[in-house]
Amino acid sequence: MGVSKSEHFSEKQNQIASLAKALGHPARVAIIEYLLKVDTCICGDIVNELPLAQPTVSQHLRELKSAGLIKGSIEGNSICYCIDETALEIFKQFFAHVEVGLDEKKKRCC
Amino acid sequence: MGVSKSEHFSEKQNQIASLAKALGHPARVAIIEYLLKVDTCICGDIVNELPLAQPTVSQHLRELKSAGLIKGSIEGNSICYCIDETALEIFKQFFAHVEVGLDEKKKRCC
DNA sequence: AATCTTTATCGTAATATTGCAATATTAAAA
DNA sequence: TTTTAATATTGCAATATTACGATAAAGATT
Repeated sequence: MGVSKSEHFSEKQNQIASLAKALGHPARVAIIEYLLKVDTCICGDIVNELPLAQPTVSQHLRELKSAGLIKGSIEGNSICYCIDETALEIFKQFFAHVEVGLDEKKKRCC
Repeated sequence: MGVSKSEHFSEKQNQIASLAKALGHPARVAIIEYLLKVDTCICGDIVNELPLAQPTVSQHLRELKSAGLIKGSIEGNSICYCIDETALEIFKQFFAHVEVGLDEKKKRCC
């Protein structure tokens, strides 16, 4: 059906999935990496950095923003995009939790 | 067009995106978490754990496998699925790299 | 005010994803 | 060998995603 049955899963699972999905496109990974690279948060030239048309980039930015991975504030004429660390914290916690699970598992089987 | 222009991005970016995309569905997050929870790797009852029909689960398992997040080996009649740690390692490295970038950035601006 | 710059939105085409019923496959069990 | 159990594949409908041209919106510049 193309519609995921999110109501059947836990809030945490939906949260992780939503964050991962937002990161699940090379352009959006590139945006995150660019935001890390640039010196300041006033980053008005993301479009020029990517091999995609401006509306497409705008769409990717919106997705990253609505997932909570970045935040943008209006800075006069242009927009200041920044990485939102809370989302990264959630990701980090998930992987830490996975790590613990794996370690415990190693004691028992494979 | 619905087709992502992966050829315009770096191999690393595509790799991260592909892994993230595979994790970008609550059912697949649930599968990973279940694989962590169960005692052994002989896990023939993933279907019963999820609120989805068997073909759908099979499809999600295939996606996780083709992305490299899990691996499955035939164990007689059923299949032994396990988390593939190499993929998690790649993820971990990416987030470590993001972390470093954020720290360096904090010294300069926001 | 007219224009430029930057970003967002709309509309639309191409393609991908999600989900499941039906069916196939394959190995174990009877 | 027939049956059962576990998993995969096929086919298809509904929906989502990706991409971009055209256009809008809003602040800056002239």
